[in-house]
Amino acid sequence: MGRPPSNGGPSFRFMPNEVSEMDIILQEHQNAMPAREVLIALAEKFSESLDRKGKIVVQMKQVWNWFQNRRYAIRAKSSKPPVKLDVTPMPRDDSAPVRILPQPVATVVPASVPASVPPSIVPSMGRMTAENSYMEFEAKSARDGAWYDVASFLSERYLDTGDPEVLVRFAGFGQEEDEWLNIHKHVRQRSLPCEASECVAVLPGDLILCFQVNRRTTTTITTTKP
DNA sequence: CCGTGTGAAAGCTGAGTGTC
DNA sequence: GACACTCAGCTTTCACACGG
Repeated sequence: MGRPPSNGGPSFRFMPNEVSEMDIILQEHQNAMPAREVLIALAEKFSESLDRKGKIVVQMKQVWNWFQNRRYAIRAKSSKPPVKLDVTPMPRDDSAPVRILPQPVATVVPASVPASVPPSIVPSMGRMTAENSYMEFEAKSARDGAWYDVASFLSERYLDTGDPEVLVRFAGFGQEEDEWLNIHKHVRQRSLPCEASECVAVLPGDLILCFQVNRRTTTTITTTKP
């Protein structure tokens, strides 16, 4: 929670969708401060949203503050490179016998991808599948066993065992952190968090990840595979 | 053993300020 | 106006104590 206004008013916080929208704008501006008109438009738009209309008026100054803080945070973060856990470096599989397929980077399409990975993998963050739905991926780093968002798939190769691998660029990391990863085991479609209001969209057969709050209030979501 | 309540510490994030 | 902090309050996390 941010610092509340000194006038004693209720504390203010941007909604997740507002944050993501401003994030996108910030990226479009190459991390530069958007024009004043853009800030005003955003403030007006946020003020007119269903969640805020009639309750909270978002000031242009507040939007401006957000951009200022975000830009500073990003810069501060990038000044000291992101540290992936590297306590016990796993042996990298670079030495594994492989045969590199001469595939152009822009059209990397692993021939035998698991069901978790859509048929078309292109080296950009957002990928449109055949159904024109927006796909994002995450990959499990061999170095620390953690899942990270995938920024792009740079290349593809096949081990002698026939297992397909892709060269992954992790989101927020640079070339030095790229890893060759087994598509079947270490790449999956990114899990998307759901709002409570989106529960009605869950259908029988959908794969979901849930947790049990406690013994009494058990989440009773059934997943029956078709 | 398990559930619950409490408090401290850390983290997050909006706002304020000084400098250029 | 942009930058580089700093401030301040809320949220989250964790440890611990207590009672059933």
